[in-house]
Amino acid sequence: MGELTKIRVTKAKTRAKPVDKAVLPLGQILSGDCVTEMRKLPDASVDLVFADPPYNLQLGGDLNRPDGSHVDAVTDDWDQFDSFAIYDKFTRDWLTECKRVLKPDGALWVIGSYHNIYRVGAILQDLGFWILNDVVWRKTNPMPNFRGTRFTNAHETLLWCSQGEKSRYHFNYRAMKTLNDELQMRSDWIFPICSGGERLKDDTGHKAHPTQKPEALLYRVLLATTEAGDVVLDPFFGTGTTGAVAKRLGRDWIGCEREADYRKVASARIEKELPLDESALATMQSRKTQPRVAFGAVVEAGLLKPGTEIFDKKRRWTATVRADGSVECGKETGSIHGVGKVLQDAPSCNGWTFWHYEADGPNGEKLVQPIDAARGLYLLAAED
Amino acid sequence: MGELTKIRVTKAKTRAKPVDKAVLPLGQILSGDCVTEMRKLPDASVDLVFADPPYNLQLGGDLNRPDGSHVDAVTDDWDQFDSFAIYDKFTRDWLTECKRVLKPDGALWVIGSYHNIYRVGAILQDLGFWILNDVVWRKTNPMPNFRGTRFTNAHETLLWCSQGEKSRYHFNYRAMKTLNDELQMRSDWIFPICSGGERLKDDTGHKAHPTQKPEALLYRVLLATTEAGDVVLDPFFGTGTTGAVAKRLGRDWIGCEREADYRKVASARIEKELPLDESALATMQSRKTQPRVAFGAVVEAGLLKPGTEIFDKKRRWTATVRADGSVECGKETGSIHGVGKVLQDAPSCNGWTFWHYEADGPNGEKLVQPIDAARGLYLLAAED
DNA sequence: CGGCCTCATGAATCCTCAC
DNA sequence: AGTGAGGATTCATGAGGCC
Repeated sequence: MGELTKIRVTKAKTRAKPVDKAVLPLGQILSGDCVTEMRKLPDASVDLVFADPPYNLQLGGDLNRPDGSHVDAVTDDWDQFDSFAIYDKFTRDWLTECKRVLKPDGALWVIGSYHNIYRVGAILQDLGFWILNDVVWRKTNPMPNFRGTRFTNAHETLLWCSQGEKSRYHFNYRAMKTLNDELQMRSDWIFPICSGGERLKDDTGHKAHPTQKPEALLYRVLLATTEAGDVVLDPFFGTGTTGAVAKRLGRDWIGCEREADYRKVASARIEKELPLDESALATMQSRKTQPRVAFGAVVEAGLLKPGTEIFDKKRRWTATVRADGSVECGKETGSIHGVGKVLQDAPSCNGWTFWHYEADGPNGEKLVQPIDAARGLYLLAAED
Repeated sequence: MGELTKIRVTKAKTRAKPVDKAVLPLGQILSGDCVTEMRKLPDASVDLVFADPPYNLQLGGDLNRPDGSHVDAVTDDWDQFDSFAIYDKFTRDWLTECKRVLKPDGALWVIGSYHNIYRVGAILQDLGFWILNDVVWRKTNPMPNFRGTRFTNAHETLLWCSQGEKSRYHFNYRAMKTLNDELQMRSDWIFPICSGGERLKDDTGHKAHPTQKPEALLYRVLLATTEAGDVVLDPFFGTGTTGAVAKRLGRDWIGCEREADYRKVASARIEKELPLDESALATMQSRKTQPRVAFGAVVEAGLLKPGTEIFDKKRRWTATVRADGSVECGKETGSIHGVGKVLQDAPSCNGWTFWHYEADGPNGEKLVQPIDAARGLYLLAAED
């Protein structure tokens, strides 16, 4: 190794950290209607919202018509148009509060079925949310259609949205790719429904919540779109799957839940949850989040000496490294990227992977490597 | 789980038969805007609408693959809308006409992506359509996300709707179950995108239409929700996949298409299409009532001897048939379906078509066939 | 003719930082 | 806020050529 001492690298993109996490009710289940409870939270204070809203108006409880009149779910005889209008207002209300409490670069997930997801999707677009993906949860073991009148309803839909078209949402691309055996994670996810030991029971042995979601689903959502230390809000907390997985993954969480029974089950559940330790939490990092290195610094450090010949993989072109980190290939001179781009007549070029050099192998043999390998050595040295 | 409103399930009786098919422009591509053209059709005259409207993609700048090649995007005029409001009005207009021309017991299919399907879904609910299922077309070979910024957009969504909550829509439950090897057909369908020989080209060898749908998709839609002799309307006919499959399956069809180029390609395509003859259709229908065959019975009958090696089409895996009709592949043992499913890590597997064997051809040569062929022989023998 | 390699391409809301 | 440069990023499939 060379005489690499302290090397300064430019800092990787750091995400805006919450300025007021201390004032947030972290790790608490707020008891009440989610709109009321969210109104108590400050603007732009939450990194992620995960919402599993009810689509059954009876579960919705105290709902008012757009004209303000109260709806009695049991006795009122409303038609489907009334019910859509009421559901839409309910949806607009909670989504509006979510938008306010989310940070500018925060994101929203909503899960639903065909009964409600088209209402929700259209309304969140109207509110300015920008859909990044719709994700399909394909159930390995859905409930069959007992009457044989339709297709087995074997999936639910999740919407992943940023605050707007231009917002800089967070996506752990590498972690997802690693999770999917080095193939890009697709928009269809396969999980079994929540059952067996994971399914929470009440004192009488009945399921504690009718629509408990599998932890694997939340695990993937949080791993894909949050970092450790982020604040995750779940306005329809239920039995606290979001909180349990957030705690395990070292994310902070806030829940809203109106039903005391659910709050009780959720609290006990999350209490038992143990956070993973730091090494287990480590995930594959994207190049994008690694510090940026100038090619000149690699030359300066002696890892690629001026005068070294570099060439593309097929040796169509050969260029010479110059002392200032520029390269020369015939009449073309400039950065490793710029010259590679011009030579190939391409819209862009990553010089780090385009250019190669001959390095010494472990047994003294010659080894052709992308110059990115030299950057790797540089970064390794910089860690000390 | 509940529904948005009370469900009333009515028993299907006999379907209203078309009274005025003769006055309809059957087998014609109406040249013009679909709303204008549909207005010329009588009320309640169509059994099924299949609609593939513009998706309102709202693409930004150019996109290149990592190798620098340019992605041919959908930038056609017909997909340009200035706002959600304009797209919504467009959607409301064509859906309104569809609702009028559909028979009371008719049904509507719409296909879309996350860009437009939430608008479409909410609007069709507002118009009184009743969603029966949302179906996910899971693409085996979607275009990747080249920049690593989102999940691979690997699916599109179809909505299947009746005229209203109480309408008596048509569903060929048995045919779907048979097609899915005696398991209820699920709401997620797996098909490759339309490519290869099926993809229509123009005179210059360029794709004739940017968004041609696979015939397999239409085949399943029409088989599931129409009968021979039904009238199928496609308001966004494009290159006529709906018409081609309808003709093949003995359904009548009407298309609307504004672009002369598309109409020309579609006409030529459908002209060449041959309807399945009556015996083929009858064979297909008789399959519905064919008894379920256990793989074990085929083995028992000596059509596939225990010890026979079976393998998938690409010979990635080889398994051995055992006496009880289970199969063994390395550590995995179980049914032809179960083992195939585990090996592929798929949600399900039709072992009859997944596994193959070497059979003796008519001239003594070796012939690779799906084991479904052995099932066919078994059934043939059972008829006697 | 088969095996292997290369190349083209598909409904896509596809970057980020410093100056 | 606009601009320019750095540099990160792809999977399945079919067609065609080469040996």
